[in-house]
Amino acid sequence: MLDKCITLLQSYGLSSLKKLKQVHAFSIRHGVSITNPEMGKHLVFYLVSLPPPPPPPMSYARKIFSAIEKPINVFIWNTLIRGYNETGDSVSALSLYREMRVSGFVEPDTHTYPFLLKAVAKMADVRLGETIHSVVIRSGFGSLIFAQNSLLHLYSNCGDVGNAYKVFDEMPVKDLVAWNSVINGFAENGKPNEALGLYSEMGSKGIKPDGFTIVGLLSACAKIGALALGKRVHVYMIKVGLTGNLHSNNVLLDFYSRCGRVAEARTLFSEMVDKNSVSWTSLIVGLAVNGFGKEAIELFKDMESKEGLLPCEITFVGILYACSHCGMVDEGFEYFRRMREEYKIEPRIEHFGCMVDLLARAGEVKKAYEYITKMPMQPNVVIWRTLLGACTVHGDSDLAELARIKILQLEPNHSGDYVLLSNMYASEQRWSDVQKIRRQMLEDGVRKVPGHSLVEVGNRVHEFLMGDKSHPQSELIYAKLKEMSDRLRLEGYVPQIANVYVDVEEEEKESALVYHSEKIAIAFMLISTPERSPIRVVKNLRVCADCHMAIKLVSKVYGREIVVRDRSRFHHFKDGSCSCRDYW
DNA sequence: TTAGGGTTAG
Repeated sequence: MLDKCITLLQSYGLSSLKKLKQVHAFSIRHGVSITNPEMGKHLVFYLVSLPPPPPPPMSYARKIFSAIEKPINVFIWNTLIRGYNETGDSVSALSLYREMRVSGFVEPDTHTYPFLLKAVAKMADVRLGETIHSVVIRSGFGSLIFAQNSLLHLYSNCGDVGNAYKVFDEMPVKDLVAWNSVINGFAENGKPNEALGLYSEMGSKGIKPDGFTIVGLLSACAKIGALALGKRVHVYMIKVGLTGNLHSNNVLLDFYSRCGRVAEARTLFSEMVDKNSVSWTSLIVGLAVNGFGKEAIELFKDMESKEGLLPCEITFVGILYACSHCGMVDEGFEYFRRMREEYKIEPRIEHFGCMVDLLARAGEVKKAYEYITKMPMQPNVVIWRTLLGACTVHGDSDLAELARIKILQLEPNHSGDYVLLSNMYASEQRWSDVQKIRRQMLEDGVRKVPGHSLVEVGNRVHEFLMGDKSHPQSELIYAKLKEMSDRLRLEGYVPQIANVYVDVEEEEKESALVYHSEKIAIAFMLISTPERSPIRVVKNLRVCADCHMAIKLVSKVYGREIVVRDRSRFHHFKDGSCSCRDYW
């Protein structure tokens, strides 16, 4: 009978306390007492291993709250606001604060405002934030460091770095939390260089960084592809014993993939003791965008077999992206189905975008268009642009025109679309259409977003624009460009003039191509770094077909591995070929 | 018996 009871315990295992109690009652009925050491051992083991019960719902707390005799003291108000914050219900947290003010019996205290500001920060509404800011000032709690830090965070969460910095600047005492918030605020709002600058300022003030600082720093390094700098941060993490910090490791993982260092990312992942679904998702996405679609899908299968890890919507963006870039159309549709049915994740517009890309990339532009018309939501510019891009690659000019009209309605004056379309016309030698587009661009006052490339030598990040001659070593760089062009021609390189959108003389077109920022950056790296060492370039736009071809040959002729991080993906060039297999 | 800062896509 003892064996029977233990088998029962094992099979019900960790399902619930109620089940365990049933087995206990069953054992007593059949003469197996708790005094039996074996029975006791198993029962204690399963009891202490039970998952923690979910917290009671806020509605219940609210009911009790309403029943409490008036006036309700400030601690209870604060606690309920905190409860709403912790369950992610910022709207109720804010309205509870308003209720407290209206009731008029009690004044907010030093705890109330940080709670309130946290709720407002989550809502990411600058105007509301400004209103609450003045409320805090009027209340007289403006000098409280908790309130100041909350305000700083509130502004950076709304994307208003100007005001965030103003709050920070005016703080008479800046503690580690303040530094971390302002650094992270800059890093997250498209100002990674400023974030790094503030970090060195922090160091000069003698403030020691912690795990939060690491997160802000590494995400700044990841954005500009500053590998050497990020590696120093990694070394620092080892030195001060932050390698066990899950958040820092997750960002480090993302940092390595965004610098094209997939091997390092994989090693780190395998060494991480603590992993959550963000870690798994980061590596899946990292593998996918670096062109390792098959490996990304293998990793996802691994993730599915692990207990307690649930893929989220971002994981599926990675998976669908992997399928579309590997041409795995059927698999993509299967994952899309499983995402909805098994994981109950409602697809968002990004997922539909991946599906359109999946079809369009595979050359099924007409099917992609049909898919768009059947989507349960209004297609956005990103979707139409995906279709436009695929139409130019696969030469469907009718559908391209249609996509462009849709884009114009949704977002006029976006230079990339004019460029895409004019490139397509140019490749078909339709010069009058090219001229028309170009005229329209001028009329609409649209200017091309200048392309720029970033490269890192030592601890410095160098930036090159298209046709840039401002670098101190400019002469040497242009001499190298000339040599590159000569050596590439010997290898059979023919400039692909279709990528220049103006109908000019052949020779002029060729020279315009030579000046693309990635070529200048690569020439600079060839003269600034040791032979055979790898080159990494971070670009703000998509790499053009001509540069792609040229870089493939450079990798072969100069024996260099070249990793280019594009606006949307990675190209790993080696021995004359690219990891994207010319499909991007 | 209450307070501020963290990463993955687009």
